Parts: sequence; structure tokens; C-alpha cells
Amino acid sequence: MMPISDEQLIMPVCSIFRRYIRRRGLKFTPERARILDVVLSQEGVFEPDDLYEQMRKVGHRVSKPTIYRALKHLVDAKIVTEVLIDSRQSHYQLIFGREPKAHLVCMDNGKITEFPAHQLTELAQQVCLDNGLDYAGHQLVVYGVDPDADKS
Amino acid sequence: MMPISDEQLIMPVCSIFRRYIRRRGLKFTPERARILDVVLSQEGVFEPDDLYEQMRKVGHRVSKPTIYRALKHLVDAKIVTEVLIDSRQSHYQLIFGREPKAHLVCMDNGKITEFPAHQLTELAQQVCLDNGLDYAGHQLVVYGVDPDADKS
DNA sequence: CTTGCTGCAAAAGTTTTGCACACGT
DNA sequence: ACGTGTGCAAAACTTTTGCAGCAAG
Repeated sequence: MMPISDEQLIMPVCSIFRRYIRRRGLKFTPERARILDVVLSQEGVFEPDDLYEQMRKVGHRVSKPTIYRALKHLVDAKIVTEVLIDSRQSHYQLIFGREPKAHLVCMDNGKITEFPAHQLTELAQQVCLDNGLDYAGHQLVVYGVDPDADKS
Repeated sequence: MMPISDEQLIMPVCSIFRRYIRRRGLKFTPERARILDVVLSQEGVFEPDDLYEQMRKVGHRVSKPTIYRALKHLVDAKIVTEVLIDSRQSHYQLIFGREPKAHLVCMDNGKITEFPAHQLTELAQQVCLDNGLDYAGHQLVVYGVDPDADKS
């Protein structure tokens, strides 16, 4: 899949989410539209609270429950995916129109680097097949430590 | 690395943990010994609360804070690793003397299947190298859905 | 003895829920 | 109009922390 530019991305994602919402008899509210906007502006991995703070900073009054509820729909709609990097905090990432990425986490400073991992998809699909499941996604996280950090 | 049997495993793990604890000027208490025992008896992935309930069931009075504190040391000692499968709950798994495993999660019933993923280690190490980090571990989670489950 | 450990209770933090009112469709 | 959504406040949970007394080294 060829990556597409931001301008190419934003319009279709909006329509796709609107269609997804309406097909389910749900409602495309201004809050959901604005949340999708902020999500589309995120670089890499983000937390629900990031969205809350950023929206608040530009004067958008959205409550946290609304953000959590919208994220659930965005995940269902396969526009966003949950990224499991920290067991004590939800992390999400935009996936629509993007190649699947794996994550390298530096355990010293928490910095997250993305890298492509094409090879994995085939392996992951085969594993599902072997176990009688339909493939629904996969995630690779690699952990590293800074070689220059002091060892305790 | 050749997998080893349970009897071969339990003794060395105990000594290794004791040595780890003492080298750091910490204390090898009965609570920590019992927690390690329960950890060694787990099949696959477990949660802190699983340990708590199982210990309670056999009459071992250990508090949850103590379990959380012990798990931290077990992770540091590389006897146990955290498994990121659910952002709302910590999951752990015994790794000492075991081959690295990847996880297949069925999104319909939550069932977790382990499978070997040798090929990944090399890839993961290369990624760290490319990014100037020392390799510290990796984790692959594959998601599947039951083809027989009703689609909503 | 000294220092770390435990259990309790409380705190901290994230995510969810109940409810009354507001708003898409 | 009907049925969802929203915000608020509170609940639900998991995980962490402070502290007094206890115990390992």
C-alpha cells in the first residue's frame, strides 16, 4: 500500500468515519468530528489525555468520557488502533491509509520510534490460519536500552 | 536454548532469584519465596491478581502490594517478563529457561495461545542496532477473530 | 543492630458508568 | 419525536505510596 499525503488522507477519513457512524444508526456529532480532527493531526502514538489537552488548548470543550467513547468507535472503524506499549496507560495510533508499523521503545527515556515491518504480516496471518482464526491485526514492540546510560 | 523440565527449572530459579536479591542488599523473605513458587506454577500468561487469588486459596496471606513489589524484582531479574496484551491490566509470564514466545489473542473470547517466534529475535536486534540502542527484548502479539462468531 | 519488608489504609491515576438534558436524524 | 450523545460527578479498578511494626542479614 502506498502511503498517502495528509491532504489526501483527511477528507476520505472523515467521510469513512461518518459513513461508519451512520450505518450503525449512531450520530456524527461535532464532538466526534473534532476528535477525529485532532487524531488526524497526531504524529505517531498518542494517549487519550493528549487529545484532551490539545483540544482544550485550542478552546474545544470536550469531556474525557466523550474522547474515550469516540476512540472506541475509531478503533472499531479501523481508523485508529490501540498500541500496547505500557500496561498502565492506553496508547493509540492512526492506521488508516498508513502501512503497518512496529515500535521500538527506549526503556531509558520512553522514546518511541516507528519502523516498518512488512515481513511480519505474512507470519501473523499464517499463525491465525494455523489456529483457526481470521487475522485481525498484529503488533511488534522491540525494547532497547541506551548504551550510554549508567548501569545500576 | 533447549527447554528444560519443571523439576530442572524450579531449583535453579529459586537460587538465581535469591542470589539476585542478596546481591542487591535486599532480603529473601518467605513472601518472596512463596510468590516465586506460584509464579513458577503458572501456565502461560497471568495477572497479579491471579497470584493473589491462588495464594489466598491455599492459605498464604500475602498482600497485593507485596505481590506487585515482588513482580518488579522478578522482571528485573529476568525471571518474568511483562506481556502487553491489554492496556487496562498488567500481564506477566515466566521466561526463565523458556524460549521466547509470541502471543495469539482471540478477540472474541480473550483466549491467549503461545507460539514460538525465533525469526523475530534477529530482526529485533537489528532494529536496535540501527537505532543505536542495546537490544533488551521484544514482543509480538497477533490478533484474531473467531470466523464462526456472529458479525455485528 | 541496621535496613529493608510487610500489611494496612489511603492515594493516585486511568477508564467507565449513571443520569439529566441536549441534539442529530 | 425518537434515540443517541454529551458533560458532570461519581464509581470502579488497578497500581502505588506512607507508615508503623516486624524480620532478615
